[in-house]
Order: sequence, then C-alpha cells, then structure tokens
Amino acid sequence: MPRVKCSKCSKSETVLRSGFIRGKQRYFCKACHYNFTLHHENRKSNNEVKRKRQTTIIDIAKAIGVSNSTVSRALHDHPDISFNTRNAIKELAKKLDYQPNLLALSFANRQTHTIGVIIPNLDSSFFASALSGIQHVATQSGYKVMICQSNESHKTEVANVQTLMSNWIDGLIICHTKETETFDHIKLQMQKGIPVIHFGRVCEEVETSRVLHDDIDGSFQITEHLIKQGYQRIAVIGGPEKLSISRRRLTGYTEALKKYNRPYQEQLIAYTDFTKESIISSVDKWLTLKQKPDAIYSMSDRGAIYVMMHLKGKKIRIPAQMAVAGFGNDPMDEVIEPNLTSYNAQTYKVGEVAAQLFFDQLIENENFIPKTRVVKGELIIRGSTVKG
Amino acid sequence: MPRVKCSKCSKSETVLRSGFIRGKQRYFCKACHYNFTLHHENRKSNNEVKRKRQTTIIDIAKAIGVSNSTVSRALHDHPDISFNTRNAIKELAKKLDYQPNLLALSFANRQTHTIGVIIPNLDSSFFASALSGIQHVATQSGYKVMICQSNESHKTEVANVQTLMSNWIDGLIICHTKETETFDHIKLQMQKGIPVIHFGRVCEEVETSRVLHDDIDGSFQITEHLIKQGYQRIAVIGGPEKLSISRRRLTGYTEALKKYNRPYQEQLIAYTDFTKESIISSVDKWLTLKQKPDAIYSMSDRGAIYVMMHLKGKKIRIPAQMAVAGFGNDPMDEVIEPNLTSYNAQTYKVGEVAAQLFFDQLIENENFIPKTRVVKGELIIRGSTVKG
DNA sequence: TACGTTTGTGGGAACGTTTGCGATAGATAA
DNA sequence: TTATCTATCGCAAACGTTCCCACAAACGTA
Repeated sequence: MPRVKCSKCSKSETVLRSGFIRGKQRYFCKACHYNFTLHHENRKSNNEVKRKRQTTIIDIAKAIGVSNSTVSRALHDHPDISFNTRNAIKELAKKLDYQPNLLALSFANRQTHTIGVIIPNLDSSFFASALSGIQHVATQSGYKVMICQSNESHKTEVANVQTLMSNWIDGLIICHTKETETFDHIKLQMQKGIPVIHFGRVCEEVETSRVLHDDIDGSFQITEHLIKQGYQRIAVIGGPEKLSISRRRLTGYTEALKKYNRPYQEQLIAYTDFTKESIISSVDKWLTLKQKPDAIYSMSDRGAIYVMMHLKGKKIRIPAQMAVAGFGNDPMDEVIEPNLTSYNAQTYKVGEVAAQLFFDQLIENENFIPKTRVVKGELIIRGSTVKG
Repeated sequence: MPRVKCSKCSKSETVLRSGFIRGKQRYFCKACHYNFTLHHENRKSNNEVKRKRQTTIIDIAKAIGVSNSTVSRALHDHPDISFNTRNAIKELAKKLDYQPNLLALSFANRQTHTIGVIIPNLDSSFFASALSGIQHVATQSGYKVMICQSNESHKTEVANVQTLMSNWIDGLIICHTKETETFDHIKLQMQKGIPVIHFGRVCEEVETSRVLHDDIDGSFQITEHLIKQGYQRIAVIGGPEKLSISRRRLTGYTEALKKYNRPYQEQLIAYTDFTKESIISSVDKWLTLKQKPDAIYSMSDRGAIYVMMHLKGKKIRIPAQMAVAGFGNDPMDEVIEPNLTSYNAQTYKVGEVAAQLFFDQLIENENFIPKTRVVKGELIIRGSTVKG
C-alpha cells in the first residue's frame, strides 16, 4: 500500500499501483479514476535538448488568419494566391524570420537533399580535394554532403553505407577501400533506387555512373616520359592486384613499353597495399637484382615519396642512379628534393564530375543510363626524373 | 469549351475549366461535382525520386495485429510488453529488415543526432585530422557529422552556420576563419540554445566551451629550443594580429625570451595572412636587415615550408645560416630537407576533445558551465634547427 | 438574368515515430 | 466472493510541411 498522494484529488488512501511505465511506478486513483506517475525532480536525465521554437507556417497562418495551405502557397509563389495575401504573408514571414523546417520538409517529401560520400580517408590530399569538388557542386545545387571515412576497412565501409542510408541520403558517391572485393552492400542500395556514383576506385561488378582519372593515359605518359629520358628498366609499384586502378595504370605502362619496343619484365612489377613497409620491401628486392631498375614509377605519390626517402637513406642519388615518378600531384611533390615528377590527376575536378553525374541521374531518373567519365590530367615533369 | 472527359463520370459535356493548380489546368465536372486535373504521362519531369518504401513500424503492427505503440515499445524493450509479443515483433522486424526512419524520429524528437562542423578547409592536414578526431568520438556516440568548409572566408562561414542550423544540427563545432572578427552569427545560435564548441581559432567575445592547442607552451618550447641551440635573433612569422592563436603563440615566444634574458625585437615579428606571398615578403625584409635573424619560427608548418623553400632558392643553408621551425607537425615536415623541427599539436586529439565537450554540454544541459581544455603537445626536434 | 468561368482560399490527409494516458482482462489477495 | 493489483496493450496527439480536393465568391458573357 503506497503512501502516495493522487496528483488530482490529493487523496492518498485511494491510490494504488498500476504497473510500470518506462521503468517508473505508475499509480491509479480510485477516487478520481486517474492514472499518473511521479515526476520527481531527478527528471534531469532528460538530455533531449528541446530547442527554442522556430517560427512555423502555422504561426504565420494564425497571425494573419488564413490557413496553412495559403501560407505555404504564398511562400512558394503559387499563382493561386492573391497579390495582397501573398504580400502580407511574405512580409510577416520576413519579420518573424521564418525558416522552413527542412526536417519536416524532408520527412514529408521523403528526400533530404543530402548526398552521402564515402572515402577511404581524409588525410590524403587526394581524397580531400575530391571531396572539395563534390561539396562545391553539391552546395551550388542546394545539396548538403554527409561524409564518412572507411579508413580503408571494408567492414567500416559497409557500416558507413548503412549509416548513410538510414539517414535517407538522396544519393551515394563512393570510392571503395583497397580491401573491398564484394559489392553486395552497394547492389542492395541500388535496388532500393538510390543513385550510386563511383569515383577513383571503381567497382566493375555493378553498372553505375562513374568518373575516373585518366589512369591509362597518365601511366602511359609517365612511362613514355621515363623512356624518353633514357631509362631502361622501369619498375612499378602498384596497389593491390584486384584494384581496378592498379590494372588500368598497369595497362598504360605496358602500352608505353609496347610502343617503344621495350620488354615487359614481370619481376619489375610489385603489387603492394600502399603501406610504407610493403613498398620498401619491394624496393629492397629490386636493389638486389643483377639488373637493377633505373627508374621506379609508383602509382601513388605517397608511395613515391616513401621510395625517395628510402633511396636517399641508402645514398642512392635521384635521378642519377634511380629516377622516381609518382601519380596524383600531391602538394608534397614540390617539397621533397628533388621535386617529384607526377601526373596531376585533377582530383578536384573528378569530385565535381562525380557530383554532376549524381544530378544527371537525379534528373533523368528511371530512363537513366550509367555513364563513365574520364577526367584528363597532365604530366608534370620535375627533378626526380630529369638528369642533370 | 474543353473536350475533356471527367475522370469520375467520364462525361465530357459537363466539364469546365476551373483555374490552375501548380501551372496545370484544373477542371470541374458539373455532373458529378468533381474537381480534377489531367495527369498526363509527361509527368516525368517529376524528379522527386520517391524511393521504394521501407518497412515501417506500422507495417509490422498490421502484420502482427497490434498497435504501433506496442511495436515501438517492443523494439525498445519497454517492460510493459509481454515476452511473446516482444519476440514475435522483433522476429518479424528482423525478417522484414526494419530500419527505423531516422527522419521521422528526428522530426518527432526535434533532434537530429548530427553535429555540424565548420572548418576553414580540408586541404591542410591540420584540420583534416581534427575532423577525424571529431568524427571518431561522434560516431562512437551514434552521432553523425555534417561538415562545411568556410574556405577562410567570413562570409562563407556565416552562410555555413545558416545552412547547418536550418538542418537542425544538435550542436556546432567551429574553427573560425582567419578573417572572422565579428561573432554575431555565433551568438545568435547560442541564444537559440544550441551548444557551440570552439577549437583552435577561438572567439574570446563569447563564452563557449573550447579546446586549444597548447599554443603558449608549444611556442615557448620551440623558442627555448632555438635559444638553447645558440640562435640569437629569432624571427617570428605569425598569422593575422587579431587572431587569438597568433597572440597566444607570441606570448609563449616572449616568455621564453624573457626567461633567457633575450631582447624582444619588434622588427622580428611579422603578422601575415599565412599566404605564401606575405610570408616571403616578410622573410625578404628580414634578409635586408643589418642584424639579420639567424632563426625563423613560423606559427604554421605550411608557412615554415614556404620559408625553407624560399631560403633554399636563395642558397641560404638551413640550419647553418638560418634555422627554421614550425608548428603543427605536418606530415610534410619529414619530407622536406632538412626535416622541419615542429611542435606536434596533437590535432587529432583536439578534435576528440572538442566532440567530448559537446557531449558534456549535452548532458549537463542548462546547468552547464563552459570549459576550456588545453591539449598538450610535444616538441619534435629535427634537422632544420640542429646544426652539424 | 442566367449561366459559364476563374480566382482565392480552407480542409485535411499523409509522412513515421514516440509517449502520456486510458483501458481491460486476468491474477492475486482479503 | 469481492476487492485490489498488475501486466499488457490501444488511442491519439504532436512534430511542420505539402498537396489534392472542395467550394464560394467574383467575374464574364450571352
């Protein structure tokens, strides 16, 4: 028998317990037939910060004495609204600093005006500038960007897709991790009708719009440049073998060799996971060869820089004894000595195009056909490959 | 007299035009008293991509034959739901791949579980890693992060705040642009009751929680290190004079001078806007001095690198003729030659702490008191300041 | 005047979830 | 039995906006 006063009639004899509500005892008063729970002061655990109310359409409607529909229409310049009403509404809206509640809007329209972006990481200037490109185009069209980093972990990537999707993104722009080899998580979203755009590292299993660096031509140009500079044995540091960019860049390399009638030497190709250790071990292996390479082309600038630092540590002169070239035109290229020859892949533009492809797909809708765009880059020749 | 069939009674004689709806002709049938518009096939311009319906709580409720409330409570392990019902609901939910509609949830609860972050840019590793820190902590607590770049433009920053706010972010973590000198846009949001956290570049006008690099101690350590290395005239490249980090870092510098009884020389202090041009012009000015400095401490690594490249261009040997030190421990520091001495400001951790401060404020709510956290860093001595 | 036509506005459902309050059929105690 | 409890569930409001439909009043026109 609880000794609790009814919060309505204040009697306590008639109060009896009646189950639990959210962990709290609920009481029922026989006298006044009233259910209640005790709102103790320790209700502070309520960390749902209710913000101050914003002006809504309803406020305006009430103030002027029209219906919400009218206000909504007036604000959207719907032709059905009289000049006077429209003006009055707009004026009051401005006065009350009315801001449409995007949440309600998204909720009602079932679209959030948000693009989800998944990239391996933000540390590399490569992805950072692609992201900037995406953001630029998205912002122009009134879209927001929600970013996730996969940290080159496939598992995280899958989780990221989940997170973004449950936030109702309108589209997904993604560059896969170097681990990713299965694409069910992508296919699933496409079935749900979400536009998916790939960039950089691409998935060949599914048909999506995609934007690529000109990997083949870039690799070709770098290789051609090295050949023309007189280097005879050009070694290559690639990424994981299954990664499509590895394959494409290797294609450019072999094409250049073919054009200049140079032999393709298996032992000069190294597939790495882009980590410092794997790269250095490849280089070390090459250095033990009888026929050492006289040039190393790394498919990533970061890798090329590891190579250079390693070579410098071994007192091997660049480019006299060994030329080095990279891919991506990282800002570091102009800092390291000698400056690193690289291929400016226009990553910012890649990001822009990716976002544009998203909007294309949005507009063309169901009669949309996936497109592949290739962004041209340019070879930037610096000291690391030019003797003398 | 239009020849349009009523979509209800199919007569056409009784149909007459009745205004416009959204630009489309509206018709009214006298016979059946019915208003309608023609839904032509060319309704394809409707690029509001309605996605495939997700399973909702209502679907589950109908399927099992209970009310939505019951389903909601069952999924939340509310004690009022019987074991059997709960199980049945959870099972079906799993089977139908039920995902709660976060949009509806945010809408109902008036909170989005999203933190807005505004940073000057993503290109610098400084902000990128702070961002990673924020994201890490946020994700752990089930919060998302919405990122905006101000591009060091105050105007853009203000617009960013607008954008984020109208998306109902639950809190704002911001590092101001170097231009920003007025803070009304911040005050406004604080009045609305949303938590604002500052990091790095801080606003002293308003009372917010904030997390700082240990600018003073960092600067002190760098200066002390230079003094101990025997450098006599240490020049400083700072940011804009109004920027609080400039002032704090200068404080550390002067404190070190004081401790070692060195004179403070006005002409060795340069306030720049961190651009390459302004930095180089400062350096050039110093080089014309009779009493040239023998060490340059740049408050940003990027700036220090500009300095080094410029000095190298002038064949000035580092550190023999001029030592250089930076602040921030940018990855480039280990790439440039000689390696750049710098202060590792633990920016990743700064980001983490910033996010934590947000959650603190969220929990403590109205009885919350702004805190200032300082993240300790460490001096990293490299070749650019150590002779021989 | 009588009818056809247009204009301007209101009503209300829908979007998915949470949650305070009621309600009821059994269970338990008196 | 009766009085009291309890476990379990339903109802409905609220969040802000859009948009389909209905309708009355005004406006033309014959």
